[in-house]
Amino acid sequence: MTVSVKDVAQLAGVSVGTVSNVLNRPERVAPATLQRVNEAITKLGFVRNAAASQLRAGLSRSVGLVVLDSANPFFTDLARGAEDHAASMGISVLVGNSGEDPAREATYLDLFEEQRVRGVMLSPVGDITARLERLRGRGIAAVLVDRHTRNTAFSSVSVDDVVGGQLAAGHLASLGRKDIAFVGGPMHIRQVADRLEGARMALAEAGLPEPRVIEVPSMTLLSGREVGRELARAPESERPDAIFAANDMLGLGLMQGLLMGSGLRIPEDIALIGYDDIAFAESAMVPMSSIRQDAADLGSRAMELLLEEAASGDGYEHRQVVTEPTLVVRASTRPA
Amino acid sequence: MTVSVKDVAQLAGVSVGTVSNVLNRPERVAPATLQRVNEAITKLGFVRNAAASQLRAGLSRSVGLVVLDSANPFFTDLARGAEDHAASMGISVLVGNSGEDPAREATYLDLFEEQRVRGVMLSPVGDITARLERLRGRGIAAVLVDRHTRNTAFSSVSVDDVVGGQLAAGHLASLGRKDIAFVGGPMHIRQVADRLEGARMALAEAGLPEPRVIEVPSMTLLSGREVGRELARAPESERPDAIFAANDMLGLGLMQGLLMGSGLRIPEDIALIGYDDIAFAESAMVPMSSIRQDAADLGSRAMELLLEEAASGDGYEHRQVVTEPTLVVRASTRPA
DNA sequence: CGAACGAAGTGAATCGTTTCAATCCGGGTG
DNA sequence: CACCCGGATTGAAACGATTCACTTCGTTCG
Repeated sequence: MTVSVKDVAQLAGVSVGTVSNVLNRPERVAPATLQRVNEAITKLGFVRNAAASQLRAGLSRSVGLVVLDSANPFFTDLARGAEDHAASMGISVLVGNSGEDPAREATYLDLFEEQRVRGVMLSPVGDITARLERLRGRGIAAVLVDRHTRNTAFSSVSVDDVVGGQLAAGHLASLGRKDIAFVGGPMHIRQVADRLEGARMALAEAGLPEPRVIEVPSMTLLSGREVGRELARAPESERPDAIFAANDMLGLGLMQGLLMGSGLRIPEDIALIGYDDIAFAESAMVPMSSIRQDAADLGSRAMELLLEEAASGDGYEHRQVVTEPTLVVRASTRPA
Repeated sequence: MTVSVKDVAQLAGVSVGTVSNVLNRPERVAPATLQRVNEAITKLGFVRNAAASQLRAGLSRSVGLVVLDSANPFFTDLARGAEDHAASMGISVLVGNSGEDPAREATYLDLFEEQRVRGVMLSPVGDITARLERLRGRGIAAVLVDRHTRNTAFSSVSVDDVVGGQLAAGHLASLGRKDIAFVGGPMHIRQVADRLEGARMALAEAGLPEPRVIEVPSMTLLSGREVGRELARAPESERPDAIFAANDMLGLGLMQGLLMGSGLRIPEDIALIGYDDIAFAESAMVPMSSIRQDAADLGSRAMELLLEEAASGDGYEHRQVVTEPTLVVRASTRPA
């Protein structure tokens, strides 16, 4: 029923060892033989059995990836970057979605362990240091994503949110705006706090006063719209002349609230910049400036670290890569 | 280095066959033995080697899924539905993203074939009937997604766009609107044509005239905004009193164009309904009604068909499942 | 001319699990 | 007391590719 190397060998009149060589190290096979074997392969429709191959080889040609939320474009881009890099090395990626649920995360790690993947890449939900140590004991490398770890026991990649905050606030300052508001929250989220800290640093450097901070319970369109409406109603003297929204959803909501039914103009009356650079930022009523985190690049670099660690032996020196986000200027902060 | 069933057997003082039974049919093992083996397993940290297991079993415990665009929420939801259903059967899903590229699609199918997956589920890019026939010859089932096939050689699941069009237009008619416009395009896209056809049917049934059709080159925010602006500028007598947008992006653009700088109100002056029910529809300036395709359900049912076909033998009778979308009413079509 | 060499190819052993025919054993039956 | 039954367990074969020590054979070189 199924076609194996043995059948191919028989038809081509060579040994199974030679067929294996054709499959894995064709350069060591004489051209004539190579052709004969390849013909037999296509004629029989032979397809290598990955299970048998992996069993003997001891390791698979795949790595695992667990993301927090597969509906979030950030993670789909990240996965794409990781897959592309892996594919270029002939490695395939098994993607699992934890949905922020530690149980599902654990299930996927179990699966990956059974598969004897080369390594796992994940944005952890709970504290899984112990679990990862165990994997490492099995020779499975692990790289953390998007969570800054002071823990140097693991390699990690993340984006520097302080720099992102500096870029955003610095840009507003460079437009000559003096009264800058930061909208975001809740403050205990590290990313939000870091972005605010970056903003503070940039303003201090520009000799401007502290930003006013408008804290919101969640960073959604709705929260933003509410804050936007309030600001639009406030007398001009009390309105900031620029706003830094801690993410794009919030920023888009702010834009709606500011523009709806008021005569305000963006950026003439108020400049506005968001964070994340989601697809909708570009197609907003006024195309919105933002801070872009190159998720695909992040994924690609994480995969690079992972494969590097997997390829090297025990004494691998773990690395923490922190990438810098970039400023994307659009109409919402472009001087007329 | 690695722990195998043999080690477990030794520590527990049983044979390897018994360990295998503990792993796969625990009910056939005496309770005392069961416990002893399980203790040995945890003590040694044994994890089954999937490659060896699959090799012997002949088939893997996974299925493949190739989606057209992993950035599209429709497909991430679809994948989630498929994964959930598969997980409940102890099957894992390998997800590949073709990005509408036939070459990448082929690469993933190769990979799945090597993995000896139980089946593949895919929204095909090119014509891959031949390829799928070959897979079937290998005992790998295939189910098509989201492309209506008259081809009864394969099972498929899809959403009935004609019904969706009827729902949308029928809803507008039920509000008492008389002059209804359909905005969408290009018309050669089957989904668009079907939605329009459904709309025509619903209006005819309600005794209303044909919808006016405004064709757009692409269904983007921008196209919508442009059309919306034109409509807002037109004299009231020439404006439709309701619009059916062939997808939500277009609908959101229309909303922006209609509201910006005009005194128009939605739904009082113009009712508006979209299609797809993307997340942004709910948080638009005026929450927008839409037609929801339950992608997760679609994925789940496709997986059901797939596993069913994979489990049954050759003479499987293929089924074409067409699901019906549902109407989601929000403020943009809600009578004040 | 014979030894040494290297390229090409061979084939048995191996990876870890599952399967299945065979064995074991305690207890019920005639 | 011999026999049988069936649940529990055993252990060797099998899955298919890869590896590696070994053979073959045509060349080259002293």
